[in-house]
Amino acid sequence: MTENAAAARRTLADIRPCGACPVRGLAVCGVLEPDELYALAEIVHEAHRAHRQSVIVEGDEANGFFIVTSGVASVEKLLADGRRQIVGFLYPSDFFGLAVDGRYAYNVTAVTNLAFCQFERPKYLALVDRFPKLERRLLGMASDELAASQEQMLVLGCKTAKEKVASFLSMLSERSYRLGHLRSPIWVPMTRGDIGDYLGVTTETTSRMFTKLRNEGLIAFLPDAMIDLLDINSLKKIADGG
Amino acid sequence: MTENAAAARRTLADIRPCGACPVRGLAVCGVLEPDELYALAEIVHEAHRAHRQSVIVEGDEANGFFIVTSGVASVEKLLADGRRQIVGFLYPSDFFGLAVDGRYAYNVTAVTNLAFCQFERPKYLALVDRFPKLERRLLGMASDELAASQEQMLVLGCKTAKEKVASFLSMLSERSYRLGHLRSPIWVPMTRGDIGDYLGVTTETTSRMFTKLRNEGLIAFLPDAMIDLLDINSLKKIADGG
DNA sequence: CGCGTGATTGAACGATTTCAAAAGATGTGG
DNA sequence: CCACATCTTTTGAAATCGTTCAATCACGCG
Repeated sequence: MTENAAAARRTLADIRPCGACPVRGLAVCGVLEPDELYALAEIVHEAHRAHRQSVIVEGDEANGFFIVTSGVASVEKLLADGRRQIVGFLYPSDFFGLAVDGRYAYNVTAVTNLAFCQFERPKYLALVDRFPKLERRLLGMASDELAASQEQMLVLGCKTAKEKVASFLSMLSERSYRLGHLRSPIWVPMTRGDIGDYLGVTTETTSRMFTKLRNEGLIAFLPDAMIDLLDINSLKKIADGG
Repeated sequence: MTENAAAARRTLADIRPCGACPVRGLAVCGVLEPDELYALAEIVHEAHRAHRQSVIVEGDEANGFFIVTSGVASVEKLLADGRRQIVGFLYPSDFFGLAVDGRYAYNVTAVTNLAFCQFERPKYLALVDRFPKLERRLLGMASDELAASQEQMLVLGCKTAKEKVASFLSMLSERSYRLGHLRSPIWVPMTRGDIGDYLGVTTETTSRMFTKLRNEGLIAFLPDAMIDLLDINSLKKIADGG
């Protein structure tokens, strides 16, 4: 057992870059054993984008599959006149690249400096054939993603501006916890405009609601885009409409 | 060839109830060959619900997997004070029953008289193990579902009331076409309240927008909840904001 | 026929948007 | 390291779209 563990550790260190990946356990890749991880590491490329740069453009042929390793990105859909809906924010371990009819139906843009892994679609599909548990994990993650989308529809369709912002902060808090950090403070690197486009309100309304929550003593602004959630229970109560 | 075809037809007729299922080709089941369909038919139950009856309740243990065979159902999420968001309407061939942490995160309610197939989860999972292509198809359908959810977020977050109703009608038109019917007229059996809860507006606003579209000569109301789309291109133009 | 449910229409109200301006951050180059 | 330019946030006041409240209408069914 001790010997095996030591062997596994030595092996992992040899598998570059996946063996040392900080989000491996949380991402799709987490289902693979060290001896299977080699196959994945062989077909992966690492890539980076600076603040505001584009990763995926709507309508592009879908020949990649991606996993965020550091930073935050936004997934957005646009109307012809420029109106924008952000349908999700991607954090480390989140995947993107699902396509409909072979094309992407959304843009992905770096919110902060961003690092991610990229798999070429044909090679990735070959790997999925070889390791069926990859496909099962992918279905599980798509299913979770679908549940999150439905929750966000509830936010967009039913909630007031204040409830929307409280929901947003609660959601980021839970996500922070799932990624192994504290529930507070949380890192909120996106602009008021980004948050507004996610919640279906304007920049100004978002700002006003943040101010209101601060004046009520529920949150405090810290340096480096961190926000302290001073009363998470009250925030969740507001988010749930009562 | 003629002999084989005849044999296949005889075989299908023997597989009850799946062999004669009107939506088999469109649903998950469509990936199975006739000789594989036996295994599915063995574990399926048919069930029915009347108008307004409940099929799934949020929080219930998820021990079923379902496919609509006739009628329409709504998938809805509720807030404590009764506010309701309909996150989707289910038509024949649509599946439902995906769960998070073993529990359903939504209610499913019959909008019209409803018929559906039900699979017990353990038996269904065993079948997925036996036929991996079932899992691949399921991932494809979940992926499509996710894309539809994101499209709906764009509707909820960005569009005006009139654009929302035009989007709704265009969507039903395309769905009608995909199910093998005409793009117009379409069957709209849900109430104004249901449609409003789907689009994030009130009953009254929904009604007003229908009236406006009728006065503009874009739609006409027919008997039996049918709506004639008199100018689909204009409707889509309005839906897309221009 | 009379009741109940859903649809429609009108009028007043209000939450959020829009428009505008100022204050605060951030980064660049001299 | 400061001064300038740019971007973001905040705050105020007016306008608006959709809601709310209320009344009437239409349809199906016992």
